[in-house]
Amino acid sequence: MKSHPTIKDIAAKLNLHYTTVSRALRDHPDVNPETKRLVKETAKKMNYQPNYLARSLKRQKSNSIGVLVPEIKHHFFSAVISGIEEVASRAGYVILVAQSNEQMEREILNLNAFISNHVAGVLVSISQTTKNSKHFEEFIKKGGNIVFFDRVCEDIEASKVIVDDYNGAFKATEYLIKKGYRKIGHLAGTKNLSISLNRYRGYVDALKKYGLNINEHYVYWGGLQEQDGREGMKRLLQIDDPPDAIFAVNDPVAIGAYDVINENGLKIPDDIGIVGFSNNPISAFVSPPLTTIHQPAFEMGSTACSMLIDIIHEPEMKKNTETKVLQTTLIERKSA
Amino acid sequence: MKSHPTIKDIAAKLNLHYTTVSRALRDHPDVNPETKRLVKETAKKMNYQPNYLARSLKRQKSNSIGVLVPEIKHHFFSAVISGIEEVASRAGYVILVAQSNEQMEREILNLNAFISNHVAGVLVSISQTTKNSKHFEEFIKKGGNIVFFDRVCEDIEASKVIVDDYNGAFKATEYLIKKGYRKIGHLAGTKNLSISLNRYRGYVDALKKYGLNINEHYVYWGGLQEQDGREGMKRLLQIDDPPDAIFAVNDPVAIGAYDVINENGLKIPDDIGIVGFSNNPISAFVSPPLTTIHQPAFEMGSTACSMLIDIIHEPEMKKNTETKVLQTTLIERKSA
DNA sequence: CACGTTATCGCACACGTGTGCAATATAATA
DNA sequence: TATTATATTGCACACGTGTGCGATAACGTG
Repeated sequence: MKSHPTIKDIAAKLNLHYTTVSRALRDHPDVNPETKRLVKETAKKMNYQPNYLARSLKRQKSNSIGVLVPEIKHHFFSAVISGIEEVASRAGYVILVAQSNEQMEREILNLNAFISNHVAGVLVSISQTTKNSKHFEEFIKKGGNIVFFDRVCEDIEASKVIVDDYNGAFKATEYLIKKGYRKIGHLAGTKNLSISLNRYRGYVDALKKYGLNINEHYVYWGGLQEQDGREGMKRLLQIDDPPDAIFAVNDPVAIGAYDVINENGLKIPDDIGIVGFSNNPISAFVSPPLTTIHQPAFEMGSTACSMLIDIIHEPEMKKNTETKVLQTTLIERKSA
Repeated sequence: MKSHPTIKDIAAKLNLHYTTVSRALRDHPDVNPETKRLVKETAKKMNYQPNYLARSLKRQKSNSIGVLVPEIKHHFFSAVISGIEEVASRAGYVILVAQSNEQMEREILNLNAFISNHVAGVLVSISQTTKNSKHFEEFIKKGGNIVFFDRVCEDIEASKVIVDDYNGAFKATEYLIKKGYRKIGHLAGTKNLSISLNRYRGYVDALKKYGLNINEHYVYWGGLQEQDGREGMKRLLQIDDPPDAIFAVNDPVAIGAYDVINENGLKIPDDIGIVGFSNNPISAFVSPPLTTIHQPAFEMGSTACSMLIDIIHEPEMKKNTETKVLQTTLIERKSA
């Protein structure tokens, strides 16, 4: 007994040509209903599973979607992947997952692996060290389907799903202002990521709206890790007339700042107010609980995936690239 | 210009037969070194990427590994997946990720999807509702390669990677005893999961060793979610002479218990001591920080994956199934 | 009864790659 | 020079599935 029965095995058992079996299984009109019934019955009896490799090769398109993220274990990304898997599996797709570990080099390697596996499309959130987007442009030029999410390539024309970083940052900063803080600093990310820039802009514009002056010394450009928050907070506390509130580019950075603030004997929110971004599960459990901007991770994954599937099914849609912007919500807790 | 150049395109450009190109690219000894050089050069120039679908079809084995977990977004599992991806990609494999959402039915569907995609092997952590293991037995009988991790099938002969749940639970309970607690309760998982049973046994044996009597009313069999911890804690507080300490089957359950303890005006660790399991990142940030048992998630993923790859490369190894047990460590914090 | 129509099925070839063996060319040996 | 060994390449077929078209038989119509 072979491990995987094929349509030929079914055909042999029924004294049919295997093309007839192929057609019967896909309900082709040119097959006798009775034959169909028979074929399907014995297929089930033999526990037949179609070989997607062969099918994809023949049809020139596969049932797999490549997902490329910086790091799988970050809660935000794993939640996004969860949303992607949900939609993909419901539509009969399977997902390939790879991580770049924030290295552009591995991003390229993984993208090539996806290409070799002839994925039907790709969902990407770019790494922090990705300085140029040649590999993605190449991919698109060759007819690849792609949707970026969260960390997107600004200079590429492709469909994207992002959260309204600008607005979220604006709300966060505005919230601090309304709470009475006046000297508001910002722990920013890296300048090559659009999310960092947009959050920075939202921060600046909120200050402007309320007539507060923008002080570039209050802005620390670091990264997205806890360590960056620690480093940045140290710097901001060292300057004369340090800020009395912080808007952090994300929750890990905010939590890094917590440490430094505590070490310096300052109290949150009395001495320093702080607002994060992303609503990491941890943020609800730090003390005091962190006020933050919630971004719908699962929803981002599911919408990105259904956008991609639409593109796969209707390739003309690629001409009208679309950028979906998901709204954030402010989660008010006790840190400001 | 076609989107994906094939070996035939290369062959045409060089006036060679495509089989020669095929051999040249894989350094077959029967090809003139000069021809090889030429072929490789133009392959690179044309940006050739081998078609893994065709290659897998022909070679009758693919370069993909299926990963099946209950829920991707749980920190433990995403950390495991991260470890798997690391090892897999280094070995030239790509991973397919699917989640069962704790439903046996979806576990079967996903397994079949993996089979149809002809994965080289499968890494599985079973769902809470998986009552029988027919689908896995079938898979193995047909020659499928499989390694279970964390939540394993006890009654199946296959390679497995687990943490020493028994010993971890023993250490946790012993720790509570040494801290002076005497009435130690247990918020357990579900009885069909081996991890729940082994942790329960460790708990019981620690009590025995120190001559404490086992009180079945102190054990609540619920589940692995925060909600189960809440429910269980409520029950345990309602009985006469309630426990003065809790060993929780995992951290989410422990955190659920935190809520109920706080609501009842009790203080951790003075009124009730508590120890969790898994060292979820949140556990360091709850107040008071949760003492817990660390299980090496990333390492579990990487060892499971390399075991699977060994089996794929050396199919005879399947006869000697192996169970690797990873050790846990107690992370002492402030909850007991 | 001759013809066209329709239902049903088989054949040849294709997708991109890999393998065994035959074919050819070249070099080495007697 | 004739013969054999060796190096290099091409051909046929295969992996499992899908598609266009032709073949056959059954049917209906005038």
